[in-house]
Amino acid sequence: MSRRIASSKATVVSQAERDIRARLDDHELDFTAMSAISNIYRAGSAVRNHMERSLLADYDLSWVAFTVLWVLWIWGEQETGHVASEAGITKGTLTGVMKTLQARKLIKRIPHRDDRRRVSIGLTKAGVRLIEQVFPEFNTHETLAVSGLTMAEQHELARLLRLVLKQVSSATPEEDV
Amino acid sequence: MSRRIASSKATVVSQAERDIRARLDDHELDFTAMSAISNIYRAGSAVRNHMERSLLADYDLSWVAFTVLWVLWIWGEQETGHVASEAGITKGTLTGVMKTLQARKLIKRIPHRDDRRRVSIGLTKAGVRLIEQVFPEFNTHETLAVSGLTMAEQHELARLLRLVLKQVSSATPEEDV
DNA sequence: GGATACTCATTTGAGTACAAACGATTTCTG
DNA sequence: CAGAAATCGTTTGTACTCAAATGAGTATCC
Repeated sequence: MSRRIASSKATVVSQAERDIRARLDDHELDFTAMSAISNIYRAGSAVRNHMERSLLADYDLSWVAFTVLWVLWIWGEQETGHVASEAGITKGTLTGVMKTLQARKLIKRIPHRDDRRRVSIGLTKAGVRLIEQVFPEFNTHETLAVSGLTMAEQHELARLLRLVLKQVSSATPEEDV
Repeated sequence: MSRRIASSKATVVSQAERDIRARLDDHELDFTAMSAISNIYRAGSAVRNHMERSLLADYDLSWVAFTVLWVLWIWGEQETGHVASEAGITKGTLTGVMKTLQARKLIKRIPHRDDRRRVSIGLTKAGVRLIEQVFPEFNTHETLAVSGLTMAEQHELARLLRLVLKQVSSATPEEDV
């Protein structure tokens, strides 16, 4: 398991934001952007943290391990490079995660038929059983997490985040992959 | 440096979401929540990744190191436990980060006047110089990140995220701190 | 006032994560 | 077809990260 919450009782976030503003008022800063972005990061960390502690720990899965299983469940057998990219990790990190998952017999390696550099991975039957048990619970937690929002707000939130994501990833130099 | 983007050219996210939906349609799942939550996490990772690569790497600062400097800048000298909480890391992690920052003479330790268990930390002059140089740039990137949204949308995004954050953190067992 | 319980930061041990270097293959090119 | 370039997954080195154990110091309670 790993990673911790971006702290802060949410009930005091607004006060904290006001405090920050008060201290930085003489610099020329974009407080609206600051507030939106920092809340994105905080909420993202809180979600990951919550899932790890409240759900994934019960199955002895890290966030990344869960993500890899999920990717393989949705898209089936995939080459490692593609899995890494989908899971949002580097190839090097995936190698380590694969080691763990393979030791637990949740995934299996499938050598490429005629290019021996390449390796695909896929779920074993045990892997399928596990993700089919875990994911519905995961989704229940997701539902709970957005339960304070109306349906329209949930859609709006996803839409706005996609816009940010688009902007950020187009501005970030692609290193690997 | 560390951590990587939650992958995916944002331009194909919507298509990916449709693919997922197609594959899971027979399970009874809350796709709206799933979409909102996964976009929160993806956007959060993308933001962190972007800042690390496009800005913080130039100053040889990790995300967490930057966050600690920022906390000390905003709130002044603080006890370590409080700094850890604000920065969203455990006290144990902070100890390591402090070691790095102290080696670079960006922060200094301040022993508590009459309780020798406690330690406060604060910025050195070099630390203040650094954060005062970096943060305005950081904020510029934040502005860029939300440049696809209207002002009203930026406020709405922050508001919706605060609601999610509130829900999630009230549902997550507090371990440390 | 002396043992006991508590409260801090730190250390420990294992796992995650990245970039960069590496080695094994395959593909390209002359 | 042989050497160079490109493309894979893996390894390496460093940093971050957590939970749990530890150790130093303080407070409580009889």
